[in-house]
Amino acid sequence: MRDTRPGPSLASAMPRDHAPSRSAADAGDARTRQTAPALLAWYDRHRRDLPWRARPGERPDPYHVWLSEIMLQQTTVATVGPYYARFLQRWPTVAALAAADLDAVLHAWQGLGYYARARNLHRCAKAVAGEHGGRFPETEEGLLTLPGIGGYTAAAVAAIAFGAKATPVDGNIERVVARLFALETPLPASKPELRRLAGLLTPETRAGDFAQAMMDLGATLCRPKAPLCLACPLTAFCAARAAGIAETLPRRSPKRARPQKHGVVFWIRCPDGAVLLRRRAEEGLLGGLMEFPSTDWREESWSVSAAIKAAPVKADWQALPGVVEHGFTHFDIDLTLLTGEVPARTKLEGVWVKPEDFAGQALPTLMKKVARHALAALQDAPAAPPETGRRKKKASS
DNA sequence: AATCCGTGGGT
DNA sequence: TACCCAAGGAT
Repeated sequence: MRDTRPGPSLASAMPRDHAPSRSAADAGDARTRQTAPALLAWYDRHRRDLPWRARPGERPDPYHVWLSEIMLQQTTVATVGPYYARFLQRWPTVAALAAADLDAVLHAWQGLGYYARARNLHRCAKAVAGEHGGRFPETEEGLLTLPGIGGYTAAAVAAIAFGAKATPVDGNIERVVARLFALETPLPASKPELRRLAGLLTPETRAGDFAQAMMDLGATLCRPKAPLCLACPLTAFCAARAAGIAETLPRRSPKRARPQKHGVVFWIRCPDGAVLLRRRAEEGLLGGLMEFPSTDWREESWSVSAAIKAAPVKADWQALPGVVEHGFTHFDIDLTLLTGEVPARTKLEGVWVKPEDFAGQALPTLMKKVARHALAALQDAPAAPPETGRRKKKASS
C-alpha cells in the first residue's frame, strides 16, 4: 500500500516559542529531531521479517540477537540465513553453544568467512555461560568486554536486545547519515563524525528499532548505487538529496591495490586413496582450519624445483595442469598443484582423509577449490585421450 | 592508525 | 573483467 501523505514539514515541527527557521543550523536541528519519528513510522509499516528479529511486542532473545549480529558482521542477510538456522537448531541456547567443541563450531561456520568470528563466538559463549551466569551483560560497557564484540555489536545488542539508548553504526548507517547531513569527508576518516551525528539522531526510546530501521533503510532504499530517494521517508531532511549528491556519498579514500601471491600445494596420496591434510595455525589467515600442505604464499613465483625443496615428504612429484585462483580481502592468490604418492600412511604432521570424507573437515573455500581441481585433474589425467572439446567443470564438494 | 581477517552477490 | 560492498573486530 502506498503512502500518499506529504512528507513532514520542517516548519510545523519547530517549537512554537521559537522564531521560524531561517538558518542552516535551524534546518539541521529540525533534521535531528524529525528523523527518528519519521523513520520509526516508516519502519512500523515496512519492517522486514528476519529470522532473528522478535515480533512486535515480543521480547527479543539476547542470544538470538547476539548470534545474528556476529554472523552479520560484513556478511549479507541472505548468506547468514541458513547458517543462523542451523546454529540455532543445533545450539538452542548460549549454554549449549558454550558446551560445544570448537571444532564443531568451526565446521558449522565453514564457508561463512572471517573465521576468527567463530573462535570468538565460542569463547564469548563460554564467558557468558561461565562468568556471567548464562546471561549477557545488558550494557554497552559490559558487552564490550566480551570476545568478538566491538563497538558496533555492543551497541546493537544493548539497543536491540535490552532497549538501551545506544547507537550502533554499521556501513548502512554510515551511508544514511553521510547523505542525511551531506558529509563529504571521505571514509574512514569520517567515522567519528558519522558516529557523533548518528548519536544525535537516536531517540530516547526505541533505540533498537531506530537502529534496525536505519539499517533496513540503507539496505532497501538508501542503497550504495541508485538510491530510491522518491520512496524515502527522510527525503525532506536529506541534505545530499537537496544538493543532488546522494549517490556519490559516502566518499571513500582510495585503497591500495591487492598484491598477487603464489603458492604450490602438495597433494599427497597414499595407496588407500587418502590425502594428507593439516591444521593451520590458530591465529591469522584461515586460523584453525584445515588445508592441504603447501609452500609459503609469497609474491615471488615458485619454480618446481624450489617448491619440491619445501615439500613435507620425498616423492616423485608430478605437476597437475591448471591453477587454482582465489581472492581474499587484501591479496589474490594462485596455487599450482604437485601430486605425489607415499607407500603408506606415513607419519607426517597432519591427518589422512579420503576425498569422500572431505565434507567432514573444516575446509575454507580456497581449499575446497584445491580439492575440486585436484580430483577433476586426477580423474581426467590417467590414460585419458587428448581433450578435444570443452571440459565441463564439476563441483565435487 | 593501518592492516589483517573470507566469501558471495551485484553491477 | 574488475570492481564494489556487506548488521566489523582485533591488533
